[in-house]
Amino acid sequence: MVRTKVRVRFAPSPTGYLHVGGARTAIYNWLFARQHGGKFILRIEDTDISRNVEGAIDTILSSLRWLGLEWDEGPQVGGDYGPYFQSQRTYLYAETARKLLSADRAYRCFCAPKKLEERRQQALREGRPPGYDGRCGDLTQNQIHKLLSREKPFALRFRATSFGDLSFRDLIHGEIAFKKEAVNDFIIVRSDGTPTYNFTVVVDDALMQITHVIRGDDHLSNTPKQIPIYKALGYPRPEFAHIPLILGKDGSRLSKRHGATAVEAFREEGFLPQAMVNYLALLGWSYDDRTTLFSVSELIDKFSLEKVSKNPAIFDLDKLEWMNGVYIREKSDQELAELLLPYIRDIALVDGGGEGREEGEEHLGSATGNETLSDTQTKNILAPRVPEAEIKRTLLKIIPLVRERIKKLSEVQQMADFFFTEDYPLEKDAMQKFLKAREARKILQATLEKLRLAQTFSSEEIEELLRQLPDELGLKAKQIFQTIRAAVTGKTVSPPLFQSLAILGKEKSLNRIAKVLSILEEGAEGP
RNA sequence: GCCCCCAUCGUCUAGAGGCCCAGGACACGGCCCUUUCAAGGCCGCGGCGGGGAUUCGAAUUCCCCUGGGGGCACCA
Repeated sequence: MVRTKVRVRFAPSPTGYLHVGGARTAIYNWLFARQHGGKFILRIEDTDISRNVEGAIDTILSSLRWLGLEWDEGPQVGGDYGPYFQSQRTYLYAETARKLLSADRAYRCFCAPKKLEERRQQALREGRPPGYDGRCGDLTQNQIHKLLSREKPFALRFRATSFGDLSFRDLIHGEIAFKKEAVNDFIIVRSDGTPTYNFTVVVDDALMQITHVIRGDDHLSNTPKQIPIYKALGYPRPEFAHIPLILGKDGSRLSKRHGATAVEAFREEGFLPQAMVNYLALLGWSYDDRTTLFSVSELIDKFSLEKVSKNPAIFDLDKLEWMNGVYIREKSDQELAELLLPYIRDIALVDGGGEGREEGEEHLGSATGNETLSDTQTKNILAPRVPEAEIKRTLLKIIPLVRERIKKLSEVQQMADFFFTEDYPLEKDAMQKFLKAREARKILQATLEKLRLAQTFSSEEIEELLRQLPDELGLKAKQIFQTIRAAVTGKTVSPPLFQSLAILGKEKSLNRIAKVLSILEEGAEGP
C-alpha cells in the first residue's frame, strides 16, 4: 500500500471569530497531522467578499496560535502550495472553470437570480424539490451565442446530474450513499465571476494535495457535489471524515445565543489553552472508558478518527470549567502568577485610589455614595497603580491560597481583590450577617487586642492568638472568624483567614479592623 | 416536501452477541476533613427511545416507527 504523506487542512472563512466548533475541527486536523508526521495547512476561504469581516483573520490566527495549533503552511508562514487565501487564487479557479466549460462538464446559466428564487419558492410551495431544473444545460449553441451577443449575464453551473455513483466511504460514518436527487446542477462561478465554495474547495484541496478532509457534519451533504468535480477534473479524491457537530444546551446548533462561542472569549474569561484543547478533543472523541485528562502529546499519540463518535455533542460548560480548574491546579506558582497578572492589574490600586466599584455595596473608602459609574471609571483609570513587580510579589504569596479555589483565571478578581486594594467592597451578606451583628464590635475589639500582641505575624502565630477568642468571649469559633473575615476581606467567603491576615501584614490587618470598628461605632452612636 | 446523518445516565461517553440486572467523567445529593469557600476522600442518585425480527442468548445484528440534527442558495 502506497503511503502518501498526510496533508490535512483547516479552512475557516473570515466572517468573525474562531468558533469552538471550528476550533475542534482544527484540533482534530492538527492532531491527525501531527500523529502521522504530516502537514497541517491553513487556508482562508474568503471568496465571498461581502461576508468578510475586518480583523477576523487576525483574531482567528491568534486564537489558533493560542490553542497551540501551529500550521505548517498558510498565512504568515507560506508554503509550496500557496497562495493560501482563496481571494488570491482566482486565476486557478478561472482556469479550472474554463477547462470544465470546454469539456462540457459545466455550462452557462443565463437565469436571473430573481427568477431562480421565485422558482425555488414555488417549488417549495408545491412540494417539489427546490433545486435547479437544469434548463440552461439544454441550450443549443445557437441560443447560447445569441444570449452571449446580447451580453446577457451568466453564471457557470456544474453538470452534476450526469454522474451516477454518489457513494463514498467516510472514515467516521462508513459507507454513505446519496440518491441522485441530492445533487442538481449547482453554480460554480457566479455571474460576477467569483467562484463558489463547492468548487473552490475541490480545486484547492486537490491542488494542495490534501489527503484527508476532516470537517463538520454540516458538509456531509456537500460531499456528493464535490466528488463529481474531482472526477470531472481527473483529480484523486481525498479521504473524507465528517465529525459530528457541537450543539448548545437545547440541542440546536451551538451559536451565540447559547453563550460564548468564540475561542477568544474563553481566553479572556481565563480558560487555559490546555483545558480547551483537552475538553474539545474529548467532545466527540474518546480513548477508553476511563481517561479524561490528556496532555497534548498524549492526544497526538492516542487520537484516532475511528474513535470519533458519530453523534452530535452538547457543549457542557460545567465540564470545561472543571477541567480548567484541574489545569490551573497543575500550574506552578510562577506560571500562575504570570497568567493571573493581567486580571489583577486593573484592580490593584494604590491605597484610596478608587471608590465605589459596584452599586449596592458599601465601601470602606470615604464613600459619598453618589458618584456616577463613569466618574468611578474615570477615577479608576486615573488612580495610581501598584507597580507590577509588587503585584507579582503579592500574587506569588496568595497563589497557594487561591489556586484550588478558582476555575477560571478571571475569578481571581472577585476572590482576591482585598489583597490588592484598600477599596475592596463590603458585600451585603458580610455586612448584615456578621458586621451588623450584636457581637461584632466586641469581637473586633478583642481581635485587635490579640493581634497587637503578635510578634512575627505568621499565620501560625495569628491562629494561636485568635484561637483563644472563642473561649474568652464565649462565642462560637465560626461567628468570630466569620466576623473577622468580613471586616478584613469584605466577604463571607474568602481564602483561609489566618494566612490571608499574615499576607496582608500586621499594619493593614489592624488598620482594616480598626476602620470597620470605627464605622460600626459611628453607626451605633448615630442620631 | 426531498436528501443525508444520528439515537446508552441531565451532559460527554465506554460498550463492536454472552465479561453488562451496563463502566468512567462532569453535574447533582449525602458524609468525612474544616474558621468560610474550595480542593481532596468515601457513598449515592441516574440510562440502553418504542415495536418487531434473527439467536440458546441483543445495549450490541436487521427492519419499521418515533425523536433529534444537518442540508436542498449566484453562503461557506
